[in-house]
Amino acid sequence: MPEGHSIHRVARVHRRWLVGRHFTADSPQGRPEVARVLSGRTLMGVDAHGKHLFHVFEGDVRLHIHLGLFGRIRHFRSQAPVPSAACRLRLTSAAASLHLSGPSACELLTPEAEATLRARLGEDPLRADASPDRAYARLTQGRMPLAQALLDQGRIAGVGNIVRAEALFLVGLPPLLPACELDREAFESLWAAMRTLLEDGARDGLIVTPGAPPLPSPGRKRAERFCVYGRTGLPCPRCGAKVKGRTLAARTLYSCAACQGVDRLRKPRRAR
DNA sequence: TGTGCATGTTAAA
DNA sequence: TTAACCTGCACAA
Repeated sequence: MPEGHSIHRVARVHRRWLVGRHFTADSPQGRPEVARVLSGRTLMGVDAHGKHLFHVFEGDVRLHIHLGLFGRIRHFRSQAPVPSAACRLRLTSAAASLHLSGPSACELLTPEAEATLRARLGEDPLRADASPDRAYARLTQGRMPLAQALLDQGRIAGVGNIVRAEALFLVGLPPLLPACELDREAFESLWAAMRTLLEDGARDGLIVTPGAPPLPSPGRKRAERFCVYGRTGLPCPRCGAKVKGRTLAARTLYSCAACQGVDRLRKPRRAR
């Protein structure tokens, strides 16, 4: 679920189906105090910023959710199933309900705490108020590899491992380029690629990269929706060279060395 | 049935 | 830089 497109999709669905409803809340696993406060309140609005979700209930009670790596959030318009044992928060109304499990954050925030949190987040390509100027300024600070800077949520918010790999591939940028060496023109292409991937993903519910290899079989596995992500050792759909997967700052980075230029900052120590 | 891995973040060393 | 945490899935056996 958890790159920015999924979060914005959830926000849109909740705006349409859950806002304006009066909920009772419970927490089969773990957050009785959150449920107690939310119970009996009407949902007034939902906002998404990067990978963070903010639900505003009457009385300016604000719920912050971050799905982390494993979180799931589901909604039901008719009868909901029995919540799983791991269900952290359940919101129930007459006509719709929500089940949340496995989130890394499910907490109530004061408006001040929410503002502090949001101030730490960078520009979100899916938000109408996103400023490419600010995004460029933040992204290109320092000599950190571009691929690593893209995952820094304080620079650009909502981009995850899939979008960074696919966007860098689509634009043909070397992932290890020092961030400060990214010129404005290349940034514009990269920003547009990320925004398109995220917007299409939010609309369709999943990311499918344009140019991804056609499905060999009807079952669509993840690696078949992408050009390089999760495709270590498979042929690059553009040039046929083998896609490379390696670890950068504890995350797997996928790229095609032939299509994405020379990796200029390769560390001398581990040659693989 | 069991194992490893994953779209993420944080705290500790 | 590393481990830890949370859950579900693909794949091996």
